[in-house]
Amino acid sequence: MSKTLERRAKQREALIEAAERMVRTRGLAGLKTRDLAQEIGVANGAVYNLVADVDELVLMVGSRTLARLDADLSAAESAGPPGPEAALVRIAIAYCDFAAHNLELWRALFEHRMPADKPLPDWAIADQMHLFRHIHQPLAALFPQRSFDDISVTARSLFSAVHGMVALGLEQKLIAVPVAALREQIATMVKAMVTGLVSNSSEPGHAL
Amino acid sequence: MSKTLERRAKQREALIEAAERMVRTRGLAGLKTRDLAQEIGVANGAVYNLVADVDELVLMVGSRTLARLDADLSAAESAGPPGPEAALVRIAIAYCDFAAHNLELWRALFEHRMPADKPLPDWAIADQMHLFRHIHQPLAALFPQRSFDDISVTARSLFSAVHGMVALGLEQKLIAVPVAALREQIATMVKAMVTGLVSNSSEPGHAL
DNA sequence: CAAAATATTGAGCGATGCTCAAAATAGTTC
DNA sequence: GAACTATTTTGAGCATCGCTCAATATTTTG
Repeated sequence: MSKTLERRAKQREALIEAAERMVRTRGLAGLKTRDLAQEIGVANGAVYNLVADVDELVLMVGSRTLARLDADLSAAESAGPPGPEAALVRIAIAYCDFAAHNLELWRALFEHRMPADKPLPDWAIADQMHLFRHIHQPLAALFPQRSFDDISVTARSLFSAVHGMVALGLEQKLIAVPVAALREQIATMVKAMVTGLVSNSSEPGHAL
Repeated sequence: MSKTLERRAKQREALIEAAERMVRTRGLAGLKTRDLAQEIGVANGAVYNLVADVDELVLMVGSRTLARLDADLSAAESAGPPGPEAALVRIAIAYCDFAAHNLELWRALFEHRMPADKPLPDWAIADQMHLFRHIHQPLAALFPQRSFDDISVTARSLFSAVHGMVALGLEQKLIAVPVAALREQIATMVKAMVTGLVSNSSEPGHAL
């Protein structure tokens, strides 16, 4: 009983790593089960002994990508002068850099769509949610009077806005902004959003 | 010679409309050439007499979608109190509403990817660029001293940020924000960005 | 109304994700 | 360790996809 399980665990790991390499080099659309099987030295059908289907495999690759992204964001959080605004700018730029350096893996996170009848498993959702804490923390420092849920909403908005800039900025080579320019624009916009949010929340009509 | 061309023109139109309906109801992934052929009463292979390939067809559907979006944004631009900030907020919310009401067609604009060796045709790029004028105009009113290209960069950033909020906001039903809440968040963030951009550009270190 | 030119057809090709009876391997019992 | 059972791996095969192209049907021409 141990021999089989051991081999399967190794094959499973090899499969995920092969899938990660394949997405990295050929994009999500270049991920083919037959190539994966050959790469890890196994029959075509054996892929489905290791994984339920390609969706699950993509989700596993995505989970690894999110973990590496999380590490980068954590590093950015504390690497630099203190203060919530500077931290938010660093985090946003770290997100941009991660996307640029892991383009296809990062794209796969958003290109992949589950079939309508098969919802995202809970652990995949949790993986995503976990990232928001990086933004939540500095925002809480900026707006100590706001509720947790209120800050969560703003965190989501801020992340989405930066994500949009990165996504469209790296989209097509023809219109694409050079990464250096994109970083500057992101810094400008994050600062603007923070400034604007602070000044709006201290205007008349808002509680102190 | 006229009989053939006439029929082909009608078939072409029918094909594009059938494709649009199919994307709207089943999403981009649900667009199948065999179903299209049956829908317009034509042989499977005949689709390729009317259109080079599916990519071209998707681009044509996209062009129509962009045209309708353009109309909505134009309407939003002038429908309301004057002033560049209010106009920008209206435009952003109109973008959100369009995406919500044309979800699959709007998604198709961004989900679709050309094969690496076949770049976007020029007319498709022009279609996209044309939309930025809606944002460019109010921004130019807000920053009369800035250059055209400078404003173009900010317009792109602003659009990307709002796009990100809409894209992630409408993403998954589980985490999805109700559209009404999304509209409010977008309004808040656009106001914040405008406020922040204005106050940043009038800070020391910037030319007057 | 033939003959030539052109347009339409649909069987078929190569890929793809996934399945499942059969073959190979591991585990168990004496 | 041989015989038998249980499990695992295999790869041919299925359904589906975008797309092609010889064969057929249609239109235009002389």
